[in-house]
Amino acid sequence: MAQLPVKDDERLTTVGLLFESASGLRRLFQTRLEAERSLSNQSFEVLIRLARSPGSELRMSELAAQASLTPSGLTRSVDRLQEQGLVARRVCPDDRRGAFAVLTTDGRALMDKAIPAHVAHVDEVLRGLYTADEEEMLSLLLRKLRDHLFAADAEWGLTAEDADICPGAE
Amino acid sequence: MAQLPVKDDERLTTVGLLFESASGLRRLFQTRLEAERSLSNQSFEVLIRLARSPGSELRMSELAAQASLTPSGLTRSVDRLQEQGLVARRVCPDDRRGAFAVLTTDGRALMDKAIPAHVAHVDEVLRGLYTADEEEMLSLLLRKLRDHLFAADAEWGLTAEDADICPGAE
DNA sequence: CACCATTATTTGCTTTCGCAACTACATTCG
DNA sequence: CGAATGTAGTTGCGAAAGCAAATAATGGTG
Repeated sequence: MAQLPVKDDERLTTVGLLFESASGLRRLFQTRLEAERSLSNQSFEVLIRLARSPGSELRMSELAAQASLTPSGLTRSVDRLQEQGLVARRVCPDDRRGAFAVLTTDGRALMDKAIPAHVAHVDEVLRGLYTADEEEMLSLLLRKLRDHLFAADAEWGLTAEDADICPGAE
Repeated sequence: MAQLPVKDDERLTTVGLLFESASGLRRLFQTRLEAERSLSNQSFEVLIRLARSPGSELRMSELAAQASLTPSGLTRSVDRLQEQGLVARRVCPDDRRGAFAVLTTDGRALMDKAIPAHVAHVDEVLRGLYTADEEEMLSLLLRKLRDHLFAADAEWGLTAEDADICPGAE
């Protein structure tokens, strides 16, 4: 199989596997997070990006890109987290159009507990599945894909957010 | 959260990459499908599973699993496709509780055009990104993950109680 | 400095989706 | 057989998310 082009349906299948894997994981996390922290996976996704950013804060648009939400979706998500007292908004001093989302003290405290628990859950879910090499390979291949997709976003004239995602995550 | 092993951090990042890749692809497909066929990516996902099944039909529950929807979500999705005349329901003769979703003639005709176009789109999006080996590897790794997740679903999918993991089990 | 195009975020509206309750059929077992 | 339990799918309902339009602040131009 070394140099043959990949067949059409193999490609479609791979894409399908990607979607299925993502939603499978999402659902698994969702259940656990809901039960233990009363958080949706999406909320957690937002919170974890904040928790892993310097100063526990990010611009709304940056956060939207990282959390795979549209600006509008993120606005609502942050609204909800604000109501729960986990996140606050801070007006950007340099540009008064802009806003930062910031973890509150409560939010930070929650995440200090939730992140290790989540890591343990991921570990539990993936344990014994991959060799270290495989896991590294998967990470590499996915990063390649993601970077390409976000670059393509700009290229194809879709909503061009700067594709420098996950600054604190890697 | 400060002193997590690096390995775990990488894991979280990989999971993040998976989510981002999936939504990136989803958004890309969505835009194209919406523009060219007035189809959502989710509808297309349902249709393509049917189109690729023997007889262009699948049981509702099987289709739900493949399309990453809950039974209820699939019911609605098939409702919509039925209103559009692309899919029909067929009662299962062996088990009158059950139903098949079947592509109609229109649905088949649509997919006969849409699938090659979609394949071309996927090709366009992925062109030059992976070697054949890499693509095969990605497919392999994702299949492993998906199969594991679906097995896990059956195994301890719904119970949050049995958090007892034996470390070093594998 | 007033004007226009641009960028960052929010809001109105609509669609989609999941959960839980419900219906209908099937299967098991006394 | 007939009640009890299980399974397939649907429905009511509320939450979440996207699109498009609105709002607000910037930046550039003449």
